[in-house]
Amino acid sequence: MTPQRELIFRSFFELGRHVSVDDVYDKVRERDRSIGYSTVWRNLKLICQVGLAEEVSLGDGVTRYDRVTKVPHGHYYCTVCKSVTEFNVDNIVGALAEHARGTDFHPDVFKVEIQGVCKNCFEKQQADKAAQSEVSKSNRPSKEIHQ
Amino acid sequence: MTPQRELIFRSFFELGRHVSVDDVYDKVRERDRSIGYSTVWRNLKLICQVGLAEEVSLGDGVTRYDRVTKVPHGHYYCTVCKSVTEFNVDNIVGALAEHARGTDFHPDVFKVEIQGVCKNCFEKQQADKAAQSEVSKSNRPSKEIHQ
DNA sequence: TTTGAAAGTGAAATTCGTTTTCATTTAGGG
DNA sequence: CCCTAAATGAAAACGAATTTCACTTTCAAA
Repeated sequence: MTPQRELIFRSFFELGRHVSVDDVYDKVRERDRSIGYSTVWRNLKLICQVGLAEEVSLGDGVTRYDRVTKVPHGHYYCTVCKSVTEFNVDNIVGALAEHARGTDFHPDVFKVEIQGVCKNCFEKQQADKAAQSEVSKSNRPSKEIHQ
Repeated sequence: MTPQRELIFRSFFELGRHVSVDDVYDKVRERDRSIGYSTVWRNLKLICQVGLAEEVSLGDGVTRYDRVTKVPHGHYYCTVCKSVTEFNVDNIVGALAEHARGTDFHPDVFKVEIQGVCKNCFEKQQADKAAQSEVSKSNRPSKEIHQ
């Protein structure tokens, strides 16, 4: 157990959930500017190997690391601000496992994800939309010219 | 509508489901060696934009393109051979939508994925395991030496 | 037809996150 | 202490996705 490793582990668990390598790297660097990116990366992998975290891919190209909890959970993923929140999927996973039981596929991991827009971003969008419609009102006359 | 585009569209729809850019690129190239990778990529994006396909990320770093069907479906993903098969998720999506309704999250896309091992690979694994245990039997004596 | 603007194309380059390499340092058991 | 295996950090390599740019093609209007 090196001091770097301890700091990385500590930082990871102090941070919230679904953090990227960069997130942890930044956090770690606040306290020790000498720690390299690859060390952070390797230690996150290590945390996964020992079963304390798991990688989460939400399709935006960045791997996130999420503490393992007893409760299986799905992810709400906001496509605007990329934030991730969780929800309980006990019953759904049960249904999925049941489903798989009737096939010749041997399931291991169940993933449930809901993409959409979080409250914050939704409200921002509404505000923008209102502002936009104001703009288009004032532009309307000139619009006649184009097709 | 250029001839390249037509060939790419045609090839995509002739191929099965969950194909990567490379898959389509290879297929296209069988018929026209002059078509570039970026053209294939752009046209797959286009097919998605017009709503005929959607991107699927299964967490292995490759984006797949899947024809949009009326029936929502989940994916069985074999972590050994990377094959993808589908299953019906009508009821599950219903449950998820219901779930989301009670929150302030505005859902858009529901994704359900089951990772595991497909029938073929599972059988291969069993066979390998059997063979391996034979090997370890004959090696057993030497094992005593280590740790 | 001809033509010009907009859209499309292909090769190559770039981006970006992930992963590996390698020389050096460090932990920790003997 | 000393030695070896493990860990570290900088940099390079990697792979897939994406963009750039010079050139070509489409298509609608003349």
